[in-house]
Amino acid sequence: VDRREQILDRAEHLLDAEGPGALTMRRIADDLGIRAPSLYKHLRGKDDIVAALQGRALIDLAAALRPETGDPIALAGAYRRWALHHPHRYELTTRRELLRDRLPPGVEAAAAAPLVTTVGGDQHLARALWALAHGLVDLELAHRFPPGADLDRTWALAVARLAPPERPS
Amino acid sequence: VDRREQILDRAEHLLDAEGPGALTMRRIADDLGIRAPSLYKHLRGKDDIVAALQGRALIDLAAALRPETGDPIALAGAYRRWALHHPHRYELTTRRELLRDRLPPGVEAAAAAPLVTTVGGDQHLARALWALAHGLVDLELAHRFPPGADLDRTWALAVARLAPPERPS
DNA sequence: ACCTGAACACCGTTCAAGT
DNA sequence: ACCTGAACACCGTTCAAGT
Repeated sequence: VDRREQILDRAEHLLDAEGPGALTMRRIADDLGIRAPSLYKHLRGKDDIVAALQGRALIDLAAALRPETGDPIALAGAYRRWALHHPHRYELTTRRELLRDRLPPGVEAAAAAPLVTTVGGDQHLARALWALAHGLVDLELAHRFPPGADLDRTWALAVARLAPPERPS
Repeated sequence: VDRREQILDRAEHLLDAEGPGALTMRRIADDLGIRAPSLYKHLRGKDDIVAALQGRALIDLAAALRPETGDPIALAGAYRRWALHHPHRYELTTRRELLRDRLPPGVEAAAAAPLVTTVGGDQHLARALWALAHGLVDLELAHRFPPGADLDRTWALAVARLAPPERPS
C-alpha cells in the first residue's frame, strides 16, 4: 500500500540477509524491480532508510527488554539474545551514527527505560550496565574473544558483580 | 627512506586529522604527490594500510597500558585516556574488522596482557573489564550519553564494583 | 503520480605503457 | 625501480525527460 513502507521492508530484509554492506540504493531498487533514482521520489535519501531501520530496531529491542525489567541477569540475557539474533540490526544502530533527528521521538528512551528501572534508578549504574552489555556484545560480534570462550559465564560473573539483584527488605 | 613507511605515515596523519572516512587511496596518493595506482607498487592494497595502522595502534595502546598494570582504576583510566586522545585510531581498530593475518604477531596479546595481570589472571573478569571499558569508550565516542553526564563518576563506580583492587594480605 | 537514462563526483583496483 | 592514464565495476545523488 505505502510505497515507502515497501522500500523499508525490502531494505530491512536485505540488511538481515547480507549485512549493512549490501544496503545500497541500487540493490534495494533492484530488489523492487525499479532503478535507484526512483527511490528518491519516496524518501529523501539513504540516511532516511538507515534512520528508519534504526528506529525499527530500537522499538523492537525495547519490546524485547521490557518483560525482563527488574532482574539484571535476565535483562542482560535478553539484551544479548536480541543482539545475537539480529546482529546486522545491532550493527546498524550501534556502529553507524545514530540519526536522532529522524528517529521517532522517545524511542531511545523507551529502550533505556527497562535498564534504569532495573538498577533502581541509579544513572551511573544504568550507564555502566549498558556499557558492559554493549561492550560484551560488540566484542563477541566482532569475534574479539577466543573461539572457545565460555561467554555465558563471563556475562553471569560480570552482571552479578556490577548489578547484584535487589534484596527484598 | 622506505616508501612504504612514508605512505603509512601519511595515512596515519590523515586518519588522525580527518577520520577513517578520509582514508582513501586517492587522498593518500594526493598527499604524497602521486596518483592512486602508484600506491600498489608499495603495498598490496587498502587492507594492507588499514592492517598496518591497526597494528601501530595496538602497539601504542599496549605501551600506554603497561605502566598502569596492577591497579584496575588506573588501568581503566589509561585505556579511556588513550581512546579519547586517538578517537580515530580507536575506531579503526575497533569498528572495522581486525585484520589479524596481517598484524605483527603477539600485538593483540601484548595489549591484553596488562588487563589479565591486573585482575589477577581471571579470564572472565579480564574479559568483563575489557568489555566494560570498551563499551564505555565506544558509547562516549558515539555521543550516546547525555551531554552533561559525569562519566568520570560512572567509570569510577563501575570499575570499583567489577574489579576491586587486590587487598594486600 | 511514478519511473527512467544520463550524468556527476566519488570509491578500490588492474594493467598496459611510459621514464 | 617508479609512476602514469585509461579503464572497470562499484557508490549516493541530481535532473530533465518520458508515461
